[in-house]
Amino acid sequence: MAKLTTKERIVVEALRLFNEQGYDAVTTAALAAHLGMAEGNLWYHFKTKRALLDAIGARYAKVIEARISQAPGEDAVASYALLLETMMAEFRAFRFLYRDQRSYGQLAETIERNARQWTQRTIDQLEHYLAALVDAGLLDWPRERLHDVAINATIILRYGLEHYREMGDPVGEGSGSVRRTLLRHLTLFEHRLEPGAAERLHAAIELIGQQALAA
Amino acid sequence: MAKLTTKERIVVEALRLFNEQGYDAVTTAALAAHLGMAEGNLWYHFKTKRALLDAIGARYAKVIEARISQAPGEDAVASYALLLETMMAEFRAFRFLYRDQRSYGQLAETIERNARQWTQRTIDQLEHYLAALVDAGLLDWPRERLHDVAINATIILRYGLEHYREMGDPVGEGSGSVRRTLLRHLTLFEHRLEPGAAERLHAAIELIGQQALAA
DNA sequence: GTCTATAGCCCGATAGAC
DNA sequence: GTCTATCGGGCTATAGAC
Repeated sequence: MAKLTTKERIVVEALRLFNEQGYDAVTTAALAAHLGMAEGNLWYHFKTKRALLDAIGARYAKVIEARISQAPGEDAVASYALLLETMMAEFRAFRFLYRDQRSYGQLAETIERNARQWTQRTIDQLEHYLAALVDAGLLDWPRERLHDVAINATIILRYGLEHYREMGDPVGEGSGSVRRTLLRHLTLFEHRLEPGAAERLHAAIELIGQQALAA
Repeated sequence: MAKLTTKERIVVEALRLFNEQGYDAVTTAALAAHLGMAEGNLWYHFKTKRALLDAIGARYAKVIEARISQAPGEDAVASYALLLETMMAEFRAFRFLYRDQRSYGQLAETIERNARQWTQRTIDQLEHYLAALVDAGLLDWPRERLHDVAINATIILRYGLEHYREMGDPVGEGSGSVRRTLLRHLTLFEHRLEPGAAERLHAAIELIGQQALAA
């Protein structure tokens, strides 16, 4: 782990706490306590709580843009697995942004401005990756219904974690909600997947699930 | 509309505001102002904000139990359409309970205790209704994959409203997010639905969507 | 049952010493 | 850059008059 500036440490810890406890629930006092610094020092680095939110928003924009610009490579299955891993890591790392939108309201300009196009491009990207599976002869699916699967998969991937948390699978350590969410989205088209490809995707999901547990 | 006691009026208005603005964002002062009464009067009827939450939770439990105990009737299509209508009304009427769980945390005992079994029974119910369509020869779907569709449909029905709100479709007046969510869940199995049944479901969805707009 | 007045708390944020 | 001390304000909740 590289050394972080105090400013970066604040952003990282704030993101962690927001994800864990919710944006409202994390007071600046609690944040300062967790960082082992005085509250006043927080205000030196970020003049408002909103400025902190903006910094997280900027981080998120960078991460999501990097992911969205990716295209499937030669190995359609490996590409798809990598996309899944990247998306889940992203959804987890910035969970509170999706979850607590009501709380921070219109405070996060970057996010509010871009949320729609990000989701749309995520759907298009997923469709693109699924099309690669079809083109490789690994997925037997009519082109005209590929877009629908991509939308449904996006919804399940994004909200699966919430669903499984509610179902009594705490998202923290010891949880298998990432794995369960990935398996869930697979049920959308698994029955028309070439057996070898299905097996590889299952193996990849187990790996991603374990990584998520370790993190 | 029947006459409501003050206590009931408070619950109804609180539910409305919580759904609209979020649990945290609605202060007791704002709630009192909306009701045209003094804040102190609120505390006469509900000693804490949590007691108000419990009252809403009790209402929710009643509504959800009534829905879950329903079984499909003779007309499998009409039964399914009615279930969709009931579920969407319920999800909309108690939106904040799903959405703001972080905010009210473990305050709502009833809900926390029952959330898991409610979701499970909702999935089972949906599967039961889908099975009725299969039994009537209107849906061509293998039994062993019916459970998966039921789970996926439940996730989409529940989180679809959030998804479409984020996509720029405000859930308030003028919105078609209920209609869009219902159509979305239909893409899971529509291609194997008998054409006449598909047509009837589409017609029903348009009707439900319009009701939601009017409400 | 409903009102007014206010207590007590914790929040985000500021000022200024070091 | 980091600290201490403190402010104004909004929150839930209480007390007591009517």
